[in-house]
Amino acid sequence: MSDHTILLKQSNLKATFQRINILENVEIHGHISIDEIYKQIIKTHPSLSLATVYKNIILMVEKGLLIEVPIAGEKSKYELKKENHIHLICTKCTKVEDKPHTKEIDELFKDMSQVESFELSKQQINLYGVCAKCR
Amino acid sequence: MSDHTILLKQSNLKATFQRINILENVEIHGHISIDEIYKQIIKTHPSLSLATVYKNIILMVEKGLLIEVPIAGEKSKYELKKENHIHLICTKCTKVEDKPHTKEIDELFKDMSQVESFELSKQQINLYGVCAKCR
DNA sequence: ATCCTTGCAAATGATTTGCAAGAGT
DNA sequence: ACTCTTGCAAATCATTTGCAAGGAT
Repeated sequence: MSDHTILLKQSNLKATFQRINILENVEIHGHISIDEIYKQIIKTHPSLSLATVYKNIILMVEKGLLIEVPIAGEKSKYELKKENHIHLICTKCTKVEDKPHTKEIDELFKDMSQVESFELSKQQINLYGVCAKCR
Repeated sequence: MSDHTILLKQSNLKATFQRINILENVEIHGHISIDEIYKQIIKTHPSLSLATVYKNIILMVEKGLLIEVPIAGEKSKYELKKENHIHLICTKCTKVEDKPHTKEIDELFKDMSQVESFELSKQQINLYGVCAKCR
């Protein structure tokens, strides 16, 4: 039983090939938009419906399997839930790269939230610029 | 001549009342979505068209007067261009509050970009949670 | 066998466009 | 006067919904 199948079962979602394919694509690409996922999957499963992708992304975000990464000037991308990290977003090729989130940054944000009596639940750090390849 | 009029002229945009109203609303609210801007302005200028708001937001973002703040699970909001800062986003009431961006954070991100040969142009830090009022 | 999930097509909602009339400089 | 901007309506694009048929457990 694959990792993705287990993830789905743990969230009370049946392990359909549509769902497994969505998770696989997110894993492979790291960060991917809904219509990119659709375009990828129909290569091998042409009967897939775009509506199915939408419905499942919404479900998986609700269940916490996926995280929405909203990006200025683009459509949101989705990633697997994972440790806090920083997004380097290239404004030329639109690729997103992850960088580890240092302990200091984590502490800073937690302290800042504490001071504001803000009940912190999620951190999203986006750095926009031009990546090494595109320069 | 108002601040907003000057800002517009500096960007080679004619100072129409529609544009001045958009900038005023963004300033007053701090962070506001396109349809909220529209709803605000038609209270006093019912003839305003939503398409005009869209066209102008796009123009003002291109000119750098406004910054798009994309938010997970919501429509983007817009803010006036200003110093780097952190967004505390309340997932209950959807209000966005600004916190100053410390020198350390700035340095950390600049250093990280340097290491990656990433040409950093914009930083966006969103902390999601529940604000003091909503708790 | 049961209940959940899918694909389709239609409905809704958001954003963009073209163009004649109107406003800013 | 000249050019840019507006409002409108239509067009396009994105997302959601309802429902009968199919698939997972």
